[in-house]
Amino acid sequence: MALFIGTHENKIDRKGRVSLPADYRAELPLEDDRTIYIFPSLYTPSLEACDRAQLALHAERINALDQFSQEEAYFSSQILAEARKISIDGDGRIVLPSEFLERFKLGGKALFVGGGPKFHIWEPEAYAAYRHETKEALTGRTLPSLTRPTS
Amino acid sequence: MALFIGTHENKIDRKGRVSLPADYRAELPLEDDRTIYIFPSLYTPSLEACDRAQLALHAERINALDQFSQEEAYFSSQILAEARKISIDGDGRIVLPSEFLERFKLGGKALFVGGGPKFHIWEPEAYAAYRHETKEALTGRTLPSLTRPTS
DNA sequence: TTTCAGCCCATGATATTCCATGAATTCCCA
DNA sequence: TGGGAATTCATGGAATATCATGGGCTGAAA
Repeated sequence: MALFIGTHENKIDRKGRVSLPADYRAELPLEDDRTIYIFPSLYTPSLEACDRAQLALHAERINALDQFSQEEAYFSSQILAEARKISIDGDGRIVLPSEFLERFKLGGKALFVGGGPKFHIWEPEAYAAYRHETKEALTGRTLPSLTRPTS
Repeated sequence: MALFIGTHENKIDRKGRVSLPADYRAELPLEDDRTIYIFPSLYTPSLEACDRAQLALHAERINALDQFSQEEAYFSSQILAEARKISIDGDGRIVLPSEFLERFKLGGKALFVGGGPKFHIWEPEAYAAYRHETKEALTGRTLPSLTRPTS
């Protein structure tokens, strides 16, 4: 399984290209033939990205919900319908769809933020604020599920 | 599973390189291809390090939380986003990222402190103080035995 | 025509690899 | 068991490779 970690701030050039961090590229499965999938994150103002297997997992989970339910329709339209297949060029760069650039105010720089099997793409300042917020929320807390075996 | 024990104080050279103690290297699985993962400890002013399997376990547990929940996002941003993949060079050294050096006031020396499946990297004096503190706090207390889940 | 995606190449900065050295430890054999 | 030989280990500096980034060229789509 891919394991995206760490953060990388890369420049978006005037053609809209950004280098996908080398670490991340190295995590992508070879059989994906240099493609990733991107969709707007549901709970943060950022883009979420993952490989094909992970997106398939999302699709599976959505399908496991009651067919024709409100919930199923919601997740389907918010994730699957919004997702885009993005190809990686020979130099390891991707082009972010303009609709996403505008929506998340992405301009000069893009911040790649690792999150295990997925990663997020943030406008750098927006992430700085968010990071601070989460740090406050976590201070002094322990999370049982982090220390206790899950099985 | 890797079992890191004991302490080692090694020198950080001007390029930020430190020898990973030989016994720690010996504990690392071969298939990891000479890499470890480092992130700021949540509960002490030090760095935490582990092998890929251990980090993947963290990622898994974070992902076992409700998808897209606040909690999942918090831990993801404080652990996975802060983590760095560190490669071990042919001479058994790692390079500590400058952001970590500054954050933990690491300069001349780094103290490696074994902690079972993980180890910590401390500024030596900071650890001396911490060690004293924990000794006081633990006086008279006992360690409960592990309660194994009946599965 | 104009726009844009895909491809190639160039470049400087940074990170990684390679080689050398001395100290400490372990090994080995008389 | 003692002492020298061989090996491991941490450390330093130099050489090399990788990476992010910029630009140009070409053909296909609009």
